[in-house]
Amino acid sequence: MNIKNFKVPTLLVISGPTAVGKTEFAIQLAKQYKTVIISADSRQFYKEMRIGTAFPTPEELNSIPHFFVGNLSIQDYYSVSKYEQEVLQLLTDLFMKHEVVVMTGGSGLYIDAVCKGIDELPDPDAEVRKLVVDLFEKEGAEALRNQVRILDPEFYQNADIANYKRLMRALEVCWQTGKPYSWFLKQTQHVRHFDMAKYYLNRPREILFDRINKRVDVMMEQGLLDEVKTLYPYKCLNALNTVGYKELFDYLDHKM
RNA sequence: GGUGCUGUAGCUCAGUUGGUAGAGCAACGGACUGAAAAUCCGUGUGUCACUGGUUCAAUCCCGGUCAGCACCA
Repeated sequence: MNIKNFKVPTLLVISGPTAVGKTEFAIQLAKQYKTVIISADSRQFYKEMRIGTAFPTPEELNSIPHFFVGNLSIQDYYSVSKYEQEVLQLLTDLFMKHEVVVMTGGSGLYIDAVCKGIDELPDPDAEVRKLVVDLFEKEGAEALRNQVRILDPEFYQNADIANYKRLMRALEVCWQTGKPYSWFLKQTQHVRHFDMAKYYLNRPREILFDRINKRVDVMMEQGLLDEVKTLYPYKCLNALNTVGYKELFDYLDHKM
């Protein structure tokens, strides 16, 4: 790939489906530009989840500096917003040394947060979140709907009211701030002091599926089942609500 | 070789006391601003193994064939 005539500085964003070859391609690019990689993969953040998230290999990690890979523990709280802030902060430093920085990963919401920004919302309060979860677990989605209908009729009108996670989030913000969730959603354009170039990698589905199947075989050979067994006590954590892990938890529970 | 069980969607299986069939998962399409590899919504996929018979009508009942499994020889 030969990319010229970038304004400087530029964030090169590589996205695409699972197993398309983002990591490999990003490393090539980073070498070409003698720069570093920021991962935008919401599961490779967790240092305990290596095999099942197709972590970059030690050789890959040694060949190019990576950020946001294995930087968190599965027990840590994390969010898109934190990611946005931390990446922007990091980029101001990186762009002092590099004209180009590569960002790659499959978590679209996280990429959008960095590129487009997200609206100002308060960070969730653990106690309020617990109240919302309790309400849902004890009284179900109908209770969430009733609350949201009263506290944020505008959101209720347009939202997917069958999606309990979105309802919980809306209610959480309403309770925490005393204002309707929709009041915060301003879709403001955020200014970024760098240029961006986005590339979406893709392959024919057949090939993609074949690559995914082979990758899963390799993961199993590398000891995915052992990794999952080690993480079994933590299977209720959000980080482990992840494809590849869920299924093996079910297998260990004799459900699959 | 004998006996029994099984054969229905890509997979695992329901079901029809005879009126050409449905769940979960997968697939495909879409939504989603601090839990996003999450969560939610939509779409139906089919020689009901094959072949004769009974019947107005067979995926269902009866016979045969084939395949798989189990047990007995």
